[in-house]
Amino acid sequence: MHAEQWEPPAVLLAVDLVILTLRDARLHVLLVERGIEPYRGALALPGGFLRDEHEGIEEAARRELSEEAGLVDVHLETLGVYGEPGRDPRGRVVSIAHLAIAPRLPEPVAGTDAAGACWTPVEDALSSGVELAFDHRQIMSDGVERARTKLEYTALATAFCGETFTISELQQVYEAVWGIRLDPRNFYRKVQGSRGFIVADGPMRRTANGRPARLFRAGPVQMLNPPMVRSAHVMPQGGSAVQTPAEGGGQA
Amino acid sequence: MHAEQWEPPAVLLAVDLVILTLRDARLHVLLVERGIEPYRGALALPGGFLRDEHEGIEEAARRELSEEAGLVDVHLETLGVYGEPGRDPRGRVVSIAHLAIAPRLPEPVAGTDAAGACWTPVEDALSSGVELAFDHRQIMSDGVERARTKLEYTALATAFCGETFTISELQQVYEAVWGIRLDPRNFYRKVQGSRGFIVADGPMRRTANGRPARLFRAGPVQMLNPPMVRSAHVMPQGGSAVQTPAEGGGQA
DNA sequence: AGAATAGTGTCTTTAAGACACTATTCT
DNA sequence: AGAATAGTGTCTTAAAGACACTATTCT
Repeated sequence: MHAEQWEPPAVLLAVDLVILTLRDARLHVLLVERGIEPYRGALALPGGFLRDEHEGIEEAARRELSEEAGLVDVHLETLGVYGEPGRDPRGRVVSIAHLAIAPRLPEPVAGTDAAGACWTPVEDALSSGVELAFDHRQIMSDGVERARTKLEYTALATAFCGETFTISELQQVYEAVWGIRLDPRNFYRKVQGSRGFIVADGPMRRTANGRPARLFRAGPVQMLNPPMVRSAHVMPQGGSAVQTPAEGGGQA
Repeated sequence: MHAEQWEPPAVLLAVDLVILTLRDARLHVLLVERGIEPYRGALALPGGFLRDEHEGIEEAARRELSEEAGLVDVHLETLGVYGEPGRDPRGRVVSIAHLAIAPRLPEPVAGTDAAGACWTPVEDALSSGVELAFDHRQIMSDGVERARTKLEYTALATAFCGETFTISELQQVYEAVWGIRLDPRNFYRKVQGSRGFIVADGPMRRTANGRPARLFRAGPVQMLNPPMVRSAHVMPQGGSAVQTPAEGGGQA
């Protein structure tokens, strides 16, 4: 389609990661402090350039996931392409953004490559007070929005949980990511009725006091039909994303 | 995050286009015959390399859309990234695939750049009989799936129609893309009840005989809530994706 | 006993699915 | 008149939303 003489331009390819997890019933994202220019000292999403010509894109994303966050075997999907000319002062850099979902893990990031990596509440990270490198605020915002949407019609919520989990833990995922309160009774009915979403795994107690909860694990089904609904079915008084950890159960 | 000496590898960036439209009540995709190696003579999606370092990615996609299909002002969105090493024998080429939706247009492609461009029924294009260049079968398949899914929860269907359209034309979009038959009465109720999806625009006659239909245009709403449902609400006898062109309107 | 969390049941409302029926044009 | 397409109405069923209530553990 083009004449012989002309040579197509080359670009640098990077991967960036929006890594989400739940901590203290709030949605957190992993941020690193940049050690080099440009944006030295600013916060940024973990990421980097392709190592060499032969490295696959998802391969590079998994490498960064492991190097910068010590995470393996977590949910990972392509989020989008960010390649506006001028987004990186070093030249034409096109970033393939990825969304990763990690289960709760007690230790922050312990002993990994990027020294300054830290879990930050998404709410804080998106507030205007924080300076983020490049177009990483936009990428992060798109990643969070993707997670919110996919929670509705896929089984993605289980990626936030460990191997096994209780129904109220699963509910906390929805509440934290969507930033709303749900009715635990309707949530039980809904989630139990969605066959293949979660499967029983034996009883166990948790959280000090109260009746022990049954344990479940992720079922075979990836697409939820009918989906979980984000509109409506909010709690009467509810609304604010933030809540004290203590009031999870909802006594009248 | 990396030492001084090391230089990140460069890649070639391409855009490819899955352009969908409706013709004779069937979903079609635009394919071009490749005039150069590799895959000379095979069918491929329209697309090409970035023109220069300063061209934006969407800008390049719109340029190809105009050059290769003569289309302007149509719906365009990023579909995904296809960058496996080895997908292109010429070297490391990363393609940003896009999905475009064009309204019905009588003329095939008339007087544009790519001589061999032709609208092909998606069903035929995806059948194993056709040889497609690179990973374009996968890209096309992903594009069609994206369109099917977005028809459910967004107002994308109106992008297949002209400025104004009748409700049964809109129904034909859903039927062609989903490959199922819908009950026109329930479709009316559903689509009319979804406020902001479509707005009235004055009456007019069409299709030779029968009662004239009211005209509508796309409304302000982009996200449908509640969504159109693809499961269920199929016609009793319906089912098969294929239908003779003659029965598109419903000749009993 | 009382606090705390887990889990079930039931009623109301909304919207989907399956029809029958009327309305307006054409030949 | 009859064929053809447009549009409305009504009944049934499924699932969401709003509760009351029981169950099992802890201190």
